[in-house]
Amino acid sequence: MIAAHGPEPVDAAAAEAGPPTRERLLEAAWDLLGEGGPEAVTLREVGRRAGVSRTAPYRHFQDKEDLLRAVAVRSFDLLRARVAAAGRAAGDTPGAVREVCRSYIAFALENPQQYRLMFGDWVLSQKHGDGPQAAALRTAAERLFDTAAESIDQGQREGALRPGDPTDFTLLTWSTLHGLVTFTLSAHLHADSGAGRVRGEPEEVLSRLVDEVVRGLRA
Amino acid sequence: MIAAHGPEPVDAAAAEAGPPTRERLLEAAWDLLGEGGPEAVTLREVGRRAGVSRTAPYRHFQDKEDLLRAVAVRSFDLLRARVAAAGRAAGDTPGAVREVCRSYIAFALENPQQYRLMFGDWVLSQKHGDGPQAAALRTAAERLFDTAAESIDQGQREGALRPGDPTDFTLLTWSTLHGLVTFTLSAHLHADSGAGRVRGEPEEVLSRLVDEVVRGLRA
DNA sequence: ACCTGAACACCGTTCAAGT
DNA sequence: ACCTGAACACCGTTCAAGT
Repeated sequence: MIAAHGPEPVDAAAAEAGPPTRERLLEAAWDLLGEGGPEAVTLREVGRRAGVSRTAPYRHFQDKEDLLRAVAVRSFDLLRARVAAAGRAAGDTPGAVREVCRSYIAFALENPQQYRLMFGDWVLSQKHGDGPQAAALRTAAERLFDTAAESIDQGQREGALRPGDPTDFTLLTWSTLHGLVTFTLSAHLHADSGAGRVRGEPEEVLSRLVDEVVRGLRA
Repeated sequence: MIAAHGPEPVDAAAAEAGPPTRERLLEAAWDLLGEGGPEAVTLREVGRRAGVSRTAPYRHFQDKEDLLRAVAVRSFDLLRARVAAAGRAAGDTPGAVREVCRSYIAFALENPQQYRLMFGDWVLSQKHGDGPQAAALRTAAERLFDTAAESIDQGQREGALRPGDPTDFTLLTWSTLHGLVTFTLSAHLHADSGAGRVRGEPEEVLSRLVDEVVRGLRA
């Protein structure tokens, strides 16, 4: 694989050496998070997997929080790409918003640990003075919101969705999806009492409730 | 203060000694969580505040996770009491559901750390074999759901809310509230772009969107 | 039954030193 | 500019021992 973009030198030696250390650290952190949750992400193990010492990460990230924020930035970007692709694929279909919602839920269920990380205290938490990734994280989250709002906006222009403040609609819809995902991930939906009494398998429940959400937005 | 209920002996000496160790540990953990988030809850500091050693908590809770689960159980119970009180106060008013929703949001904004704890990985996470508090936690969460569902159910019986599966309505409404609270707590609503472009102050936004949610449930 | 102090394993972080 | 190994402070947990 040849790195055509990025700040690293593009000579043959660098290309053969694979991705730069920073990228390898990021991938190691991503993998560890997915495998064992946040507590599995130790700088020692991140360094080991990246083939460097346990203090090497400090050359590329301010601290552990900053590294995790970088993982969150990547998560927001990937989710946004997925949602945008679903929107493009659905085009101006009447069910475009529905497909966008389903792609959002699919990402969350496929990457539960990353999804949780995205909505932790990270955006605000500035324990040691923010860190370089804090701004990037805010931007990534905003771009996701804007992508979702664009989908709502398009539906309104086409007359498929009822009129109303598109940012309000986006925030409400996003909130509902986030709640549904959260309750699914925390297994509230799997219990056989309380919220678990909701009829159907989790996938079926999510599908039905997404339809209900979309119905509320229809013209 | 005289402890009239509970398993502890009710002799004068016990009453003068104040709450038992287990309760003091629980209160210390609650306070530390509220003051500095989950990472401020160390067993050493919990023990110190409760006036015992740092290993004493292991006499009352299986491990740190189990202690935090007990805090989550208390949080669920308090939130449920608050929501139930709001429902009783509103009675069969047409705006009863609205008041219930507002009380839910108020609790979350007043106890952000506890609220976050309630919806972490705790319900499912059975890293060291569940722990005694896991079952209590599930029960507490289910009772909160049932209380909310009862409010929806009552509204439907009175004809104030439109017909439909009450558990579906409850799950949808709860999901939306949870999402709104999460985005508010993580400061997405305070930014001046992305979701921050939603017009109005956070309190105003929440109030307007709750009205929108309730409107969708009306008959 | 409840508690203690010492000890162990593990982790984030700093720093002087190397190339 | 990037990396290393040793060292430090801190934490969860275990355990033998005390009352």
